[in-house]
Amino acid sequence: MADVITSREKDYAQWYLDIVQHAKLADYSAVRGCMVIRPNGCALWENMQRALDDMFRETGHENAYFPLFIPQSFLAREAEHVEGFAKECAVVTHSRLMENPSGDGLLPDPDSKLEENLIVRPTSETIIWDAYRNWIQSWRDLPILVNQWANVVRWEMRTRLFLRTMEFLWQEGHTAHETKEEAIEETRRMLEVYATFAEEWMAMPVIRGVKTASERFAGAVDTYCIEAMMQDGKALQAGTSHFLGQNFAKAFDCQFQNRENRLEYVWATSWGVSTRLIGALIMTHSDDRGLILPPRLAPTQVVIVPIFRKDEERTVVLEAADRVEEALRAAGVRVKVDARETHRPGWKFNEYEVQGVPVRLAIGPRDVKKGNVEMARRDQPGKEIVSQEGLPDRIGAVLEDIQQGLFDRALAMREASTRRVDDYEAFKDTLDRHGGFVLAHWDGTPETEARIKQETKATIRCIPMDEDKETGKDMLTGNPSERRVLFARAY
RNA sequence: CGAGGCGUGGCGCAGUCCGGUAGCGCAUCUGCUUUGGGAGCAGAGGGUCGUCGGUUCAAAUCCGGCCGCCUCGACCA
Repeated sequence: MADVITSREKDYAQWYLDIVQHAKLADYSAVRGCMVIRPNGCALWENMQRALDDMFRETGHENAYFPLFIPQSFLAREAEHVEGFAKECAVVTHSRLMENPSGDGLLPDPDSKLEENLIVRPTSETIIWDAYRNWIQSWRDLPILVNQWANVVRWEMRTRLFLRTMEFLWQEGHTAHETKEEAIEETRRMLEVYATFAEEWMAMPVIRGVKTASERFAGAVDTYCIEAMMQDGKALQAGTSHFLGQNFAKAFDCQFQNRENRLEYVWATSWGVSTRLIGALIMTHSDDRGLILPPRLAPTQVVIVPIFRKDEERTVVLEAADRVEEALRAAGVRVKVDARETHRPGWKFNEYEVQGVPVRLAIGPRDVKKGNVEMARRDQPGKEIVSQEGLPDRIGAVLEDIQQGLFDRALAMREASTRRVDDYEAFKDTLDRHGGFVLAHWDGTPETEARIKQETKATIRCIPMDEDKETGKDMLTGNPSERRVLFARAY
């Protein structure tokens, strides 16, 4: 037994980090807070990207690309936006290095000081709206439905692999609309795209909701979000979609002539998900043995491990393995044969379990003789002997079953950890004893929200959209409330 | 930024209290035997102990400065 993954029970945070490293998803780098995304992690992200990108196209969006650098002055244009992001910007001040006259190393050349500092984008609203001003004259130029895949930098004080890194990969959609209603509709549409992706691809159930004012994106009128529950009962914001009103259009003087022949500011949305989703995926499904990936996103869905000793066995076993691989590939399964002779079967079994491959097939001389394979599912203990006959159909069904099973398990876990509480003492007790989600009444004021946060570390994750209205009394102040909101301690 | 911890072959660690010139496990390399759950045996290579300075005949070990990283917290996706 070589590397051991810390159990969730013993230390959940360490377990998470162990999974990331043992599954070879990412590594620390020479730069504090920045990670190396390794091939396994990259392949996973690429599968997420592909699925999302297809969904964006289906909803009428196009990809574009805007600069990494933003003139410092741009950030200052939208007051709330500055306040939200100014504290975490990487600033470029010089364009050249020179040898340090005092001897060792390099220094920024003072002569190369920039006229205006550039910041590395923490998000791209400003640079994009500066461009949109030139694209939009008339209502006929609208809507603009653009997405970009990019990296962004936020100088975080504290980082965690995938969940919060100083540089991260994401997509950011930026749309421009003629009317408020259309922009709100777009905001909600994209939230639904995210929710669909989370649930159908990641097998991760989410709560759709609206953020309170204090949790809103800097510069937004409304922030919609999807919130997921991790296995430790903490909430993770998995995606956000913002209705920006006319805030950025006003800041960047982006007006159009409307159908009534009057000048009007453009209505905007922006929405994004990031590599944080990989962290969400890990903390939703994986177990103490390693990563568990939902089949729809797994870079490798089925791995075939051939088993043999003698040369003549190798020939027939590899031949059978290749044949099975071929049949599965023809059926659209992402499959590979691991025929390396540098590692033994037992080693490979463990390796693929740690890396979360959904299905493992083993083929040895016994199986060849009987026309069988040995099948093991990552989501369940044990293994099963199945016939090579009709295997592609069987595997297809198993992959779907795993996908559904992971979702069902996560949903059941979330429901078991979601409680309705009406009394503040019970609220605190519930959080301390169980964690999880708590649906409770809130009087709608930032003061109450802040006090609860300070006293319990729980925040209002969102005002759920699916939750029925139900009048009640704020558990802290006793003031009237129209509906329950979702509280949790969060990542 | 606050608290805690850590820096010793590629990785994980012991050695530090009681200074005497570096050790263990995994990994790597070679050979033989193995291969249906992380192989066994034999042999081999690889580090001057984060960094700078001090004390000493002698420093991984004692003293001081600096740097870096991790975890937890405040802030955030």
